[in-house]
Amino acid sequence: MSRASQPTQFTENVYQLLRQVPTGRVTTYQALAEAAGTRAYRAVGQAMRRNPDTQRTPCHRVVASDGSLGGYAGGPKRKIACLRAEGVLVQAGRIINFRDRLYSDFR
DNA sequence: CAACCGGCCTGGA
DNA sequence: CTCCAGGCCGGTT
Repeated sequence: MSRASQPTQFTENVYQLLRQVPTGRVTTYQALAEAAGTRAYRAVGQAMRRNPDTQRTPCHRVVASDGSLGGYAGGPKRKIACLRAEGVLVQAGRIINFRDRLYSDFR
């Protein structure tokens, strides 16, 4: 059993930003990265995967910049179910009304 | 230092 | 417009 590595500052920062995303909304890896002050959108994905508490950090609300689902540790099906439970509909692997659901007004 | 990522962008078919 | 392939940045391990 590998023990959970301590989250770095960057990771914590991303988590905090993600928690600002209200239910029923989604954000993108890039938006989080830029809000964190960097362009490491891939690092964001890594942080999401390493996310210790999926309930606290709604990593399922993070999608790709083009409205596609992106990845998910539990599988895409899981992600869709989570989003759907929050009122975000997904069809053909893409967020419906993505642009309207997108939240990137981080502060 | 090298490899790994839950991505993004661009170009071509 | 959609789909595929390659190249790329930045952070973590």
